[in-house]
Amino acid sequence: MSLQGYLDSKPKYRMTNQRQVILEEVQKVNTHPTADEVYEMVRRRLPRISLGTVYRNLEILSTSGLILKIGPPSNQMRFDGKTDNHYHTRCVSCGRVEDAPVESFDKLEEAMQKKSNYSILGHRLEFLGICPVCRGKETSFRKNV
Amino acid sequence: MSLQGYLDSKPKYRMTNQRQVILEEVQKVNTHPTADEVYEMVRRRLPRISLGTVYRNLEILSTSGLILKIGPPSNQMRFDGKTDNHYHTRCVSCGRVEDAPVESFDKLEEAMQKKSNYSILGHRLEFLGICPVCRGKETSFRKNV
DNA sequence: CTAGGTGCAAATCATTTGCCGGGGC
DNA sequence: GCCCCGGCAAATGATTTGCACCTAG
Repeated sequence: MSLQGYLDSKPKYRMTNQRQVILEEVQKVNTHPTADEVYEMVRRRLPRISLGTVYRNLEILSTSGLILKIGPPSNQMRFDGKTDNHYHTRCVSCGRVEDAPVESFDKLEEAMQKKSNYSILGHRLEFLGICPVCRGKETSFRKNV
Repeated sequence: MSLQGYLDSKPKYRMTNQRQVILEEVQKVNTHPTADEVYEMVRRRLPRISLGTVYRNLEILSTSGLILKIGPPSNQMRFDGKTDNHYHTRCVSCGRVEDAPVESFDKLEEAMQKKSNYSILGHRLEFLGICPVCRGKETSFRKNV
């Protein structure tokens, strides 16, 4: 099962005009805009649109799989007492974060350094999934995601 | 240069009592607590501590490299019109997010599925670095991180 | 004495939600 | 008619900040 397949339980949205414009604007740029930036872009075409609408539609578009949400699956910061390089699993149901049982490969950074014009300082890898606890009870689904 | 090495420009912090307690509590658990949860844990030992202090010290501890901040390097959501599996670079200076010039390997998920008791649905990989634009002007450093 | 620290409350910032009139099917 | 929609403003939730006092060096 895919993440998207798992995520959209109630897909019943109409493609309205503002939705369409928001989608187009997000697809038009490659700057990975914030909600606010999308709002600004869309406003040039639909001056009366509200920020709330933009948020609502970005949410709908991303759970519909038409666009991607980058960054925090949950918007609450978490802290880790272990500072060595390691990866995490994050449960899309309850938001739980655990250490992933794999070694980190620093090869990634070397490889990336060659291909990119960034000065690479680090990388972070996170697996999304359903934790054992949540697998049983589908109820709490999407509580913290 | 390491990420930490790059990040801490002004390291002049004393290890105070509340700082120490916060550090110990975060290191004690492996639950990757939120700031609020840390607050609750610390409060059992220092009933008069304030949430503001916890936030301040978590920030200091993490920029000092004593603990790790997991999740959003910036706490603003970003959106991407491309929905195929791909990775990102994020500039620790200006917060800019771009597509990383590497293929995604789904091997990762298979491997992880075997080692973990999660139902793996996806993964996200992000490289942290300094973008070409920011490399020159050190001024704007840490604006959006 | 001075700089960093702290508690507290107020402020800020991103995001979400309730209400309500409007349009599609 | 029913339901989704969008504008608007108010609410929420996480995090930050200003202020006043305090304490270590």
